[in-house]
Amino acid sequence: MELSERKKKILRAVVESYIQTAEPVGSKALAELAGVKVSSATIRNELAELTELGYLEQPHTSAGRVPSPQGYRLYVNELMEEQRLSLEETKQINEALHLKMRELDKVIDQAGRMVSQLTNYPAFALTEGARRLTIRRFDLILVDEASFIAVVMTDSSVVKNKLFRLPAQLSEPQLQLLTTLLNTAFVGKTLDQLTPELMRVAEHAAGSSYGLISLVVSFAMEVLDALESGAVYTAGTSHILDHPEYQDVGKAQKLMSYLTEDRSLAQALALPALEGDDTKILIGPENVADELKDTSVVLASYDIGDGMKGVIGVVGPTRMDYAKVAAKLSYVADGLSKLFGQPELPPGTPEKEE
Amino acid sequence: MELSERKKKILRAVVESYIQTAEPVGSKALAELAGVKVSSATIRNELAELTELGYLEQPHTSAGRVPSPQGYRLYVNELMEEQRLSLEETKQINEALHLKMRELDKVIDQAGRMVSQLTNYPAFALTEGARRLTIRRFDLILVDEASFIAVVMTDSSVVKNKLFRLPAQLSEPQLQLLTTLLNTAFVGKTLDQLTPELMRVAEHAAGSSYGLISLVVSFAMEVLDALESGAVYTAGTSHILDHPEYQDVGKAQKLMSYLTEDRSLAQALALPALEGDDTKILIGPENVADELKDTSVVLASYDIGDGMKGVIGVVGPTRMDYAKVAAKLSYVADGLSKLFGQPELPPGTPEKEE
DNA sequence: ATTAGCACTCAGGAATGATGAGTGCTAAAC
DNA sequence: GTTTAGCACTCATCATTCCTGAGTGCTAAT
Repeated sequence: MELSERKKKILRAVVESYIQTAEPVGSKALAELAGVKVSSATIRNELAELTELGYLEQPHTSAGRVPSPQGYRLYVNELMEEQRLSLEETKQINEALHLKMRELDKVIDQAGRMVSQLTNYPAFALTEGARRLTIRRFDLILVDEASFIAVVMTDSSVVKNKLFRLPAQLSEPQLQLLTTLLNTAFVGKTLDQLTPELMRVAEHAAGSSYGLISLVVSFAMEVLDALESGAVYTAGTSHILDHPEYQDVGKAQKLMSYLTEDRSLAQALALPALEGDDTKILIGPENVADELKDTSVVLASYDIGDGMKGVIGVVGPTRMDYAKVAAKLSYVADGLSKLFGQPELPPGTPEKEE
Repeated sequence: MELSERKKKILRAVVESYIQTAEPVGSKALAELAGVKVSSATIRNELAELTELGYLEQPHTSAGRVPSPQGYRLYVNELMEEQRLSLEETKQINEALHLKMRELDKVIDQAGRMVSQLTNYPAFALTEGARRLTIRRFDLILVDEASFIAVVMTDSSVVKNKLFRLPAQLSEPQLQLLTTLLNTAFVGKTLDQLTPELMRVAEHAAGSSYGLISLVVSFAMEVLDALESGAVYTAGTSHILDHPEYQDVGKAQKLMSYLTEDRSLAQALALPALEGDDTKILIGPENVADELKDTSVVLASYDIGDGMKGVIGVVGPTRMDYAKVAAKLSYVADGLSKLFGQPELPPGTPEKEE
């Protein structure tokens, strides 16, 4: 059954007032708030029906009304107006995104922090490494006679490095040899193709080199593994305490440790976002994770390139400013997609003067 | 005036009981707890004197006693027994330290998390980049015809990389040229020696290369700057809520946002640790920062090599298990120092089998 | 269909009182 | 002189009670 126009107006007023004040909304207040010229008594009748229909709830008999998850859902789907970001806000976001160094994981992490700061809710960001990755290239750089740095680049253009210190001398030509060896034997292999046998063979070809091949390849494997299993970053968990629904320390603590510690689950929660649309809103019980049954999650996905995706999201009480959060989040997600997809240069212009 | 042996015993018992239970300690309980065979009345007299002397405090007339900051100080300086870590604990720490990839900042961050988890207090870790750094070497790696990765290594052997995408084609020889150019012109220069003029000159020598020199050098400058100004990592802030002194959400929130947001101050607080000994304990009002006036901080410093130091620390209520925390913290700090100072290999043995 | 009016409900805060842990002091005991 | 038993006193904490006011649902009039 479709709700009457008036009921919608009232529902919307309830949601928006409650989002702002966190106080149950009464009929009298609504008579003024909602753009409806009727008395509080009429509103009461309407409220009673909306409650009947499951869109509103009453904390106790003599209190005002509060939106139910179903009410929020309707609000989000039909009643909510798309929020436009102010020019200043977009500017701020853009700057923050471009300022940061472009190391994949740093950017993601930073984006999470930014979103949290922007919305005043805890935020998380993660990359889903759905794909099977391979190493595209090895480089070994001599640091001094007893140490070198291995730089590996994956076919997703992520670069990682590690410093190795040796108990013995090493020369530039030796390192060259190792490099070519690594590049011929291990490039283009997926994680499970990097077998111990393969390593033994290469080790043999390298001759007396202290098992360096294995060391570097192990490092490469760690890198692949880390990337394929993705990463989760959370930021701004302390914002939980900003909201009156978490004045109860016990509750706050539960949610907080779920967000900071339970990384595997934090990941699981974001899966819904990877299928389907850009932004997704999960309200209270719509969440799979028990710990989130009375919180809402707003998610936006972004492209990393190479068909890989990531998710950035915000967690908060069901009484969340969905319009604002969704707008900001999807703006940031878009920004991320662009950042990963576009060329660096406005050429010729030095980026920064300092 | 030196305290009598009995007073010391009593003070110690008060501190340790209060650390455990967070409840004011009464004379009766102490009569049993402290290894002193006197009645509660005698204890009461002693307590009164200890209070007089400023080592204890009384929350209100009919409550037991609680250690004052001065009391904790005495406890830490004279009464506390050095805690030995169990074999299991040391093993756990060692493993965790060695497991992680050896990228400087990752290790530090991880160490912070570890400490927090180990102690159940929020922890932070930071590196102090006191020194003026220079770039030791540039490498440019071609990714595809329109992008390359710049790898810069500082003289402190930190390696950072960044992907550059170009609006135009680029060839391997061009890149080679750029690389040598970069390495001859900019290696060994400190941040303020990397002047715009220098960049212009090099740019000119490079010919038509879209201002690539500037781009890469700007990146290098960012890296130097970031390293010199150090970095702060905080972890486990949610542990604040574990402790009854922060049942008051307002308090918890203040401390938490101080720890997570106020990075400059978090850095300032750690300066004391860089001078002097290995471990340092700051109790309540001994802290400079206002926000920490009723918390304690335990700090340990570690060597990164090249004369550079870092600090790792733990924040908690003054009622903190100083003995345990100090032991764990300094063990981790030592581990870090070793990690940075020692060669990688037990050679020949592949580290991991997976 | 709307509204005024009224009785009713119930959370939240203030006021009150009982409880008990713990103290300080005094006077006796060692 | 030190220790201890005893006792009056203090004060946070908790439970109880009472009051107030916001907000409701229902009825009857418009």
